[in-house]
Amino acid sequence: MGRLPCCDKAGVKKGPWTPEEDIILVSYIQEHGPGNWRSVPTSTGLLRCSKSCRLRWTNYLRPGIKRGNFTEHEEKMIFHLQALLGNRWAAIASYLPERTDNDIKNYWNTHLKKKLRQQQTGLEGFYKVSRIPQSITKGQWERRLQTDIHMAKRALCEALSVDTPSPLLTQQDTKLGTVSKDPFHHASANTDNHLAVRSCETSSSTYASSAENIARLLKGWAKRSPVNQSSSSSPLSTLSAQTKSETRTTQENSFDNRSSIVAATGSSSSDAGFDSLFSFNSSTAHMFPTKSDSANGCYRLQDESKPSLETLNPLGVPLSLLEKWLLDDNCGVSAQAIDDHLMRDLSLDDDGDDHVEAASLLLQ
DNA sequence: AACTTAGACAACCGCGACGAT
DNA sequence: CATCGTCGCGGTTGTCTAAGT
Repeated sequence: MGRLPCCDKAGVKKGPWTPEEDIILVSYIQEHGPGNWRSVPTSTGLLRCSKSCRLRWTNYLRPGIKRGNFTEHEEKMIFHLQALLGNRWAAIASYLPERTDNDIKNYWNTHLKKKLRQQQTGLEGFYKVSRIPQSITKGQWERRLQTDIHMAKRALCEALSVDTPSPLLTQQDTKLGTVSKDPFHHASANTDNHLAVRSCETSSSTYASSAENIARLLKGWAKRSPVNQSSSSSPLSTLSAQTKSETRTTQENSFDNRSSIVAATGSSSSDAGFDSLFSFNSSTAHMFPTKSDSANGCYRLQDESKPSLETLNPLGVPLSLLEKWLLDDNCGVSAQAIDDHLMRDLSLDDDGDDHVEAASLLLQ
């Protein structure tokens, strides 16, 4: 007997999300926090399954998401982390807090994989030598792995040094450095508020619905927004307000694009409710109730989908340490400690040789 | 101008992990 | 310990847009 679908197939909407749906979802999550996705469709009236809601939030609407072209720094991080971790996109994304695993996965599949393949075609001779034979014993494999890790690490340091740019990154840097042909990406490169931009820029597309609809929804939302009341009933809103002055700079970068949607919809930018709707930022975004805390109204500074940067990542190495290791030209950062973590992690990985193989690519 | 193709990205699907009971 | 429900992840597909013919 198969598992029951997460939602009824009939009556569930699929395909691109509309701005109205986005707004409904965002306002609901602002009020209740992310989680308990099962109840989201029923509570909001959205004709979407819970998975779709969660995906939309984590990949698109969640505050702090950086969109637009990947920087060279990010590209290098992805290259090297993929070499070390394999296709564990969520793990890789934990090192790039502003990018979603979906984004990274897509970027890898459309850009970086191509680059890697180009490099591989020129490295067949190298592979004939470096490929680990099937008959190799486990002890030999582990020693080989350890050696490869050391070599890869050295290669990473060399590749990441400012003076010696990674050969993997040089060939198409020009292309990647150019602005996307998609006009959406021009605008979204400096904004976290995809919704607002998209609403404005795709006015002629089927994605964006009428400005009147959005304005109506926004006004309706603003009226029932708890922020409009003298004291907010939403702990999140309270926290958001408390941190507002401290995080104004970030907010300006992240959510002042709401003016775009306001301009498009004709809604007043002074709406407190509207302001609250977009009062998320990279700092307040972390303030959501956990499953256990929400009942008590307690919120902690921990993003629901992104672990704290200083908590242990999938390699078991603090991000700051690993990033320093990855990016420090001097390669002098606790190499042995990281080695231990890496060995522990990679030795448990079935396809570790593939990762090391990819990492070995960096040697050239 | 119409059609085709390729690239980019959003969204879906299936499966496994994990916690609750 | 077994079962069930929910969530998260990774692979894949679908859709949209721009470029090319």
